Amino acid sequence: MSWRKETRRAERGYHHGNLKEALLQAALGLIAEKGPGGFTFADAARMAGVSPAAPYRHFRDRDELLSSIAQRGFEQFEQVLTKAWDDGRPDTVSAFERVGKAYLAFARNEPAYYSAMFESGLPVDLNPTLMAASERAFGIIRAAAERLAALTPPGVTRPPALMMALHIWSLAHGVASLFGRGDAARRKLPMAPEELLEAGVLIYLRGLGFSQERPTSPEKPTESKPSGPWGPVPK
Amino acid sequence: MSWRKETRRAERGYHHGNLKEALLQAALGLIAEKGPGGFTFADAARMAGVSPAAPYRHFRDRDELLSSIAQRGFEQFEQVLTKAWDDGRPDTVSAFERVGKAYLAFARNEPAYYSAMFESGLPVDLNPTLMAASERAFGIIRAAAERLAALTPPGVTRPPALMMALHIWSLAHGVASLFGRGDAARRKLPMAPEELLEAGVLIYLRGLGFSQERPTSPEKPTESKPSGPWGPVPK
DNA sequence: TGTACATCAGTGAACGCGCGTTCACTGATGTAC
DNA sequence: TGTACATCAGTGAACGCGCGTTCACTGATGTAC
Repeated sequence: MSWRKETRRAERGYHHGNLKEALLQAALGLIAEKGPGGFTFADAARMAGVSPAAPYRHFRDRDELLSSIAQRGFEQFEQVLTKAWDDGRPDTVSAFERVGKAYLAFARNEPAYYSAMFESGLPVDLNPTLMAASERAFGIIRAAAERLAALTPPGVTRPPALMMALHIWSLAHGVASLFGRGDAARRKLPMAPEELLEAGVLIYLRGLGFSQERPTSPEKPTESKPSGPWGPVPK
Repeated sequence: MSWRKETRRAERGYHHGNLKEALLQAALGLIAEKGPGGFTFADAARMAGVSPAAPYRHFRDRDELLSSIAQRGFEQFEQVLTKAWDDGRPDTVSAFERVGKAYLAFARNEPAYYSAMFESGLPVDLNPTLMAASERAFGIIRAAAERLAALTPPGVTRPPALMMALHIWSLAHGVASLFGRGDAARRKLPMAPEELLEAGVLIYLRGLGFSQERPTSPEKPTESKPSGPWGPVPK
């Protein structure tokens, strides 16, 4: 609740000054509270301390506001993933895992963005701008998968990078949806979602023939850990 | 659209005879069309050809109807998974994969149940009956994972079955949510969701140390396929 | 078998509510001269 | 620098709508005797 609360007319004067932004923030808060279906245009106006007609100066309708949020969400998502990937430093495998963690962190820290992006029922494929932003975000995962695929040890068939990317995305989305957020509907878990995802990704990569160790010097091969990628698990 | 359409008063007489069931079916249809948020009590009554007050004879309120649907969904889900698992016949690995396919098939064929169960925002953990049904369904996946874990080849650390079950569930849920249904928001995919999931599960199991072949006679070890678990992938 | 009565499962009218949206308006701000 | 005017970003009242829910009611069904 750090964003600007209802601002009173008296404190503010006739013009709001930054209403568009205030509406986006208000909607974000409402979506985080009640889900993408439970947010109303009128409510957003109310939270921004403005008459119910005012939002129409900035958004054609409720859907346009929702799309704006999803758009911005994809952009931030892309940034977060790009930063986590850090162009594969210090080594491809550990950078790849960092991307997975960043994925979950985003879903957890920005539930409103996340649900506007993936659970609002917005027809992403009918909105070219939104589609492009979504593709750019997925592009990071895909690029990471390409780099990983290129590292396939000799003698092992190289997996299609797109498939790898889709697997990782699906696993991350599944973990995030089922366990990753504070919502009422989420299930309890005997381990942190991050651990669950990390272990899953490690097992998956091993299944593709990648060694499990992250070399301190780039890509130096090492022995595989005898204990496996999962740590101690509370029963 | 095979379920009973609006039944007119004249054809039906004063008593409906099967209103509770008709309301559930109507709600199911509405949820499939517009998502769990977009279904209204009034609409369901209308589709059943009944006055808006009639549903109150059968459900305390809208939420109770929604819970009933989720409840029934979990029960059917459990049945479907149980049947697919078939107690691990003819061999554990292929039965396990069949469970994955059944998961996706359910999400695809029963989108209304699926979204009532996982995307409606119902507080599953606050409703003991619902929670129990949900646990029973997950129990099938978990039991299958137990059996699989028990098969770990000698020399390989045995993975925690619960973790395996959660991984598989997450992957299946992720694939189903992102690509598995006909909704507007779903993304296009260069391969069938079933193939995507199957390949993912196979890679995952290989990562745990399981051989990839399904023996025709139970559990007979074979050579691992040189081409890997993924087939030809359209680029 | 017939009748009286209780119970059940619907009706339909009404309510209060909040929503999305439109409208003529008005106060504040920016700009040309 | 001052003034006239255009434009912008709000107001607030009003609308029609569909929703959830309640209410006294009534037709149909089941049951005791």
